[in-house]
Amino acid sequence: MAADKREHILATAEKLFGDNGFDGTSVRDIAQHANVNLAMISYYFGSKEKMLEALLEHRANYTILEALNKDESLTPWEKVDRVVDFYVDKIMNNLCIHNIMMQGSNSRSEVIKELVTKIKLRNFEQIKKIIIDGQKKKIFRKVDIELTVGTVMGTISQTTLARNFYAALFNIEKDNEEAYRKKITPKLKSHLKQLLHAHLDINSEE
Amino acid sequence: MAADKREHILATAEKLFGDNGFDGTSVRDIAQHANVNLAMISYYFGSKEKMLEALLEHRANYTILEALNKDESLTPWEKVDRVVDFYVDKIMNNLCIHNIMMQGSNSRSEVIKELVTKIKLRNFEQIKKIIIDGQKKKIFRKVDIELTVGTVMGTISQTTLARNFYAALFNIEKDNEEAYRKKITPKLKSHLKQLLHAHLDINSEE
Amino acid sequence: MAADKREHILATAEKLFGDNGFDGTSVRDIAQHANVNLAMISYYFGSKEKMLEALLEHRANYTILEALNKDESLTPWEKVDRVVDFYVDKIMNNLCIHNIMMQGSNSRSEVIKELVTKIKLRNFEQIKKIIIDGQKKKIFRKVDIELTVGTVMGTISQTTLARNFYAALFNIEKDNEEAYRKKITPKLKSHLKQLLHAHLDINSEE
Amino acid sequence: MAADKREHILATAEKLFGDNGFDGTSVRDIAQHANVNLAMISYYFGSKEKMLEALLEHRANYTILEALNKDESLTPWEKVDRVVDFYVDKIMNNLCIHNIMMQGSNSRSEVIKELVTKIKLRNFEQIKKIIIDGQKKKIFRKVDIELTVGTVMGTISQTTLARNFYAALFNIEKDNEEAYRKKITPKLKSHLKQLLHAHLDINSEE
DNA sequence: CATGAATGAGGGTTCATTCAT
DNA sequence: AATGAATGAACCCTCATTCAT
Repeated sequence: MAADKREHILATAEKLFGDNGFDGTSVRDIAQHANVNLAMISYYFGSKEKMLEALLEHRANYTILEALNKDESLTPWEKVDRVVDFYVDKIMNNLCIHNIMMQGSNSRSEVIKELVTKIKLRNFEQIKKIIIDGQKKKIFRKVDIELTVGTVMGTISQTTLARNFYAALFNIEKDNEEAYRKKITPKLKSHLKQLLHAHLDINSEE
Repeated sequence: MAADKREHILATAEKLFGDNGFDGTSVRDIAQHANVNLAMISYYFGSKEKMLEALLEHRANYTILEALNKDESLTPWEKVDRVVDFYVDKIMNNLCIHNIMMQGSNSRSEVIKELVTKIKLRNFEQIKKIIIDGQKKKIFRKVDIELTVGTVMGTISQTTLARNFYAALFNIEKDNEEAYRKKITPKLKSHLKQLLHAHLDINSEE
Repeated sequence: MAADKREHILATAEKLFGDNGFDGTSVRDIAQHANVNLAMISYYFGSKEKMLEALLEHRANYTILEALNKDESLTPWEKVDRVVDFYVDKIMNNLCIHNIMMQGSNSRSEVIKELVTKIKLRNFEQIKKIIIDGQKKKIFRKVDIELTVGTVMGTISQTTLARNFYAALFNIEKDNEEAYRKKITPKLKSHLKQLLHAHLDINSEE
Repeated sequence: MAADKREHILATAEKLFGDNGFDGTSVRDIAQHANVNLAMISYYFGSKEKMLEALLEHRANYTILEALNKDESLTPWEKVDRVVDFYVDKIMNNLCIHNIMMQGSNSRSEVIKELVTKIKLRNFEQIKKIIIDGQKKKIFRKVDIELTVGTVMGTISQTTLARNFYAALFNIEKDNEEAYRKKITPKLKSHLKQLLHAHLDINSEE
């Protein structure tokens, strides 16, 4: 089916863009890896850049965060933990698109830059709500919300952007993605939770 | 002088690589911006990639950290604060090379990847020493050292990689690097210090 | 109806070929402007070149000239004037196909070249007859018939091929086809008639 | 030498553009026929279109006309005859560039269109002067100067644009450029002179 | 009849690099 | 030391056409 093929191309592009960067990936690479005629990329997406846009919009569907926020049965602490779990899982299972978004900020295309910024802003707003809610309930203390979110995202990013570094640090064989994920995911979750608890807990002494 | 010209080319390349990425920058771009004959780049550096290597080695001279560690008059807390100040200043005044290093992890060149990993490891070791020292002195509690360093680096990275995002968040006009730096630097320093204190303080309740 | 659609495609192709040339017009352009599925062009005409052939044959139906020649009630001068009127009107109301025929002589396709030559020859024969008839009747003097016809066709062609030039000369706003036609048509007719009279009149002194 | 090579490329392009049209000629064709590396075209001219511009400007050096006009020892009739000789020789020895200019009016590039128009206007002005001078001296009668020039140019154009047609007419073997030139040139000159004399002579009866 | 999908060939251009001078 | 010229490979994209449905 046509939609399947489109999907397949996008998935292939995601992997390659994630590994080699946008400029480092040629349309020929994508066509070859996807076992698809070169002209199909233009046919389906119009251009290489339009394909990246499609990719970003396609993968940026983080509606779960919004659902999480609406769940009033959860305490702010539970929400924080779930956000950590969600993001870590999301990114660790989706290293590529995350890499792409990081690189995307450096794209020469204004369209891409704005798209990435838009996606980030949307996600940020959801986390911000959680923290503000916790502050209103006198559970979280006053912190720099923007940079706190930056800390969460940045810490996770490090493990994907500097993957080689961490693989070396933890003695994981290079290019074994599965092993890396298994080793890092629990460490990352527990580190972030511990970090955020210490950081946000209103009872923590400064 | 020849050395000056080499330097000038490297500085130009740094800016362009930082802004547009390695693949997004052509040797012609560099030659033109540096007002230098195209063939000079190959002449001086051998190849585009060799130039990136030269750039990384040239800029990665973080000997200050080692000096910091040897200063026994400072308490671990003071050292942590100084590391934060040092890194934030370093990166904020050197956005380009930092961007390049982040991208470098995704380079298709194994040489570059290893070089970047090596630089990161060297820096990491210094910070690790500080934390272990604090733990030995019963001032810092037990934390995941690797990821704690990742948090510091990642948080700072966020502000450079996702610069557009934070510029939008803080209402800073795009492309005004100076304004961005002035606004972010103090916020970043204080956020990281507060974060690390809560995270590392052995008296903090868990 | 199918015939209507074929006609519609041909009309669209005529306009585009006339404006942008054969090579400068893509089948996609035609399909899009004609609001017709891309594959229909091949379906109806077999190929792009076959479509041009169809176009030429379809538009080259200059039977009127033959009728004119058979009308024995007209003097050679009247016939000349009518030929001028006929051709000027024909070409001025049909700039596109005329452009196409001019370009067609430069086509890489032998089929097209021969088709264009054939059409031109057929028209030429009719005019030749008129001139010879006038000469036989001692009304026209001896002239180079081939080049005299070339002068008529060439003069008219100039006003379509070098339209921009003449528009500039006569202060007609570019792209206003209607204004151009209105301005040029009467000037062209009267110029050609005057020219031919002086040229052909046996009483004219050399 | 570099200038020679540039010249050689231009000459090759002129032939191919003249034969197959601008769109009908690929940069690869030119490179191959000129025995030159493909990238040289961009290297020397920047782009295919820029090359056409260079070609037009390079060939449009009709300064002789201006010299002719300044020669006060010639009568208007002599000037007219010389213009005819000049143009016929010029075009017959330079079929390609003339074809190109004709096609250029239909170019999709505004730059090219304007360049062609500019060249034509410059040439037109010179001929116009001759005719007006003859009219002032009561030698030429009142005619439509613009279209008279159009007649001269158009008649000559016909013999190049409709070359196949005239070759068929005069029984000249196709693709024998030399034979065509030899046959047509004198006929064309004498036809045009006769035509213009009859057209312009103030003593000619209307 | 009609169409969306697909294809291989070729389009113009730019790349990093090297060579002769 | 320095450079203009040159190169072959690769870039993204569009072409006219065909095919299965």
